[in-house]
Amino acid sequence: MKSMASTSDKILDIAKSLIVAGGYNGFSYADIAAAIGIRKASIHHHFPTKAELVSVLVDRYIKQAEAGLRSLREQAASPADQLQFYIDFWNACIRDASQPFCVCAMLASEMQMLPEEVALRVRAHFQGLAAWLTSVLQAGVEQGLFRLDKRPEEQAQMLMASVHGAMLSARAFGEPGLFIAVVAPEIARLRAPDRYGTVR
Amino acid sequence: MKSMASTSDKILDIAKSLIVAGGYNGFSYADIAAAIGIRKASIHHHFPTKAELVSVLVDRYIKQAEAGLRSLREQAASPADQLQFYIDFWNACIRDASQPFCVCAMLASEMQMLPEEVALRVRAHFQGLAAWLTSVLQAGVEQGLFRLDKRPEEQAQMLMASVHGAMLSARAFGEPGLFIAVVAPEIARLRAPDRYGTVR
DNA sequence: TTTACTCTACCTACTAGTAGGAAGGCAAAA
DNA sequence: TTTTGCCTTCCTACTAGTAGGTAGAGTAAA
Repeated sequence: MKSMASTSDKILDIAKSLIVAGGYNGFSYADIAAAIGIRKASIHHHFPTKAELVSVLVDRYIKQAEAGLRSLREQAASPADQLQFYIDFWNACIRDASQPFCVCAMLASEMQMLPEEVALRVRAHFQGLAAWLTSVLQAGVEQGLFRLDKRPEEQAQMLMASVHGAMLSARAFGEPGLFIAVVAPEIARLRAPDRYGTVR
Repeated sequence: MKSMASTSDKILDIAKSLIVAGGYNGFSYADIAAAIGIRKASIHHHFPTKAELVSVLVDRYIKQAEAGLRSLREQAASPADQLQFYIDFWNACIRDASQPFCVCAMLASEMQMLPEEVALRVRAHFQGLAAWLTSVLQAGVEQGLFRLDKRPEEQAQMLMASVHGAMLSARAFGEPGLFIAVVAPEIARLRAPDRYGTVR
């Protein structure tokens, strides 16, 4: 009982890794077909058009991300730990090359020429991620864990930019370690010193 | 006496804007030909292959960037002003949509599937930019203008990631103002308070 | 007369997408 | 129980159009 994954899931999995590698125009139905050993036409049966395939793909990605972030929050970890788990997750993805870039970040760079239905979903993911980061920062401030220079929404945007920029640098330099080297100090800076002046 | 630009310059100009919009796989010789009113084959006369075209394009981009950054330094502006001019430049490019993204940042996201000759040049630009930022930060520290949490090289990497991430966010949200909203506080944070505790 | 440039015309390989059929599972009707 | 028909899935074979790239001829200036 090995691969229980349905064909359409396999298609989405391969498409995801191809998009992460080369973006929307960086893959074709033929690539996917070859990778999972079926014919092009079979893919069109599951996903009539490329725009629809990628739309479903992004929808799934958003759902997975939302579920992951929600479970992070529900595990009652402190806001500081939530942030740490978040960047540890990406650090692991980049280090083992399992997913060395965010699908939506990749697609966002091509925003201008994306089918509208895809562009809308990519933007939605950015909004969702910004909202999650904002709420985590806000909670951290209320618990006295963080001290922010700016309002939580702005600080969240700054943090998100750091994360995406760090992914890009890691890729551009071919140094996976750059991701954490850039992001970790950015997060450390948010931590408020406690009353004894020590660092948690 | 209007367009003195040579055909090959026109080709590179159009190709640049097409790459900024959609990346390496987001444009074709046909697109360029249509845009400047010549035939595809004429482009092949100037640039035999696509990889060569983009290589020359990136070489030119790097030269322009180097010249710009060098002149910034030679205008004897303070390190703080140099940084400010740098982000003001990008802010203007993004706001007037004349160049809403860095060519090399765009290509870096597709690093994994770029022709090697192009990938090498993109990486070189990242190294050059990191080196320039490092030297500016270093000079700022020596002049007592900046106070850094980390070593200049690391701080430069963090700053570069912020800039690229901010470009991506501005594009993803369709809000050009996001760029400066993210980058400005990041730079303000570097400034050291002077002996009177005021902000320069 | 060479050189630089652009053209028409063409090539092969690949693009997303379509048409129509074969194979098998499933369920209701005979 | 068998038959009928539907549904899903995948297939072969195809379309029109686009990709990067080539061959060779025309043209104009040095």
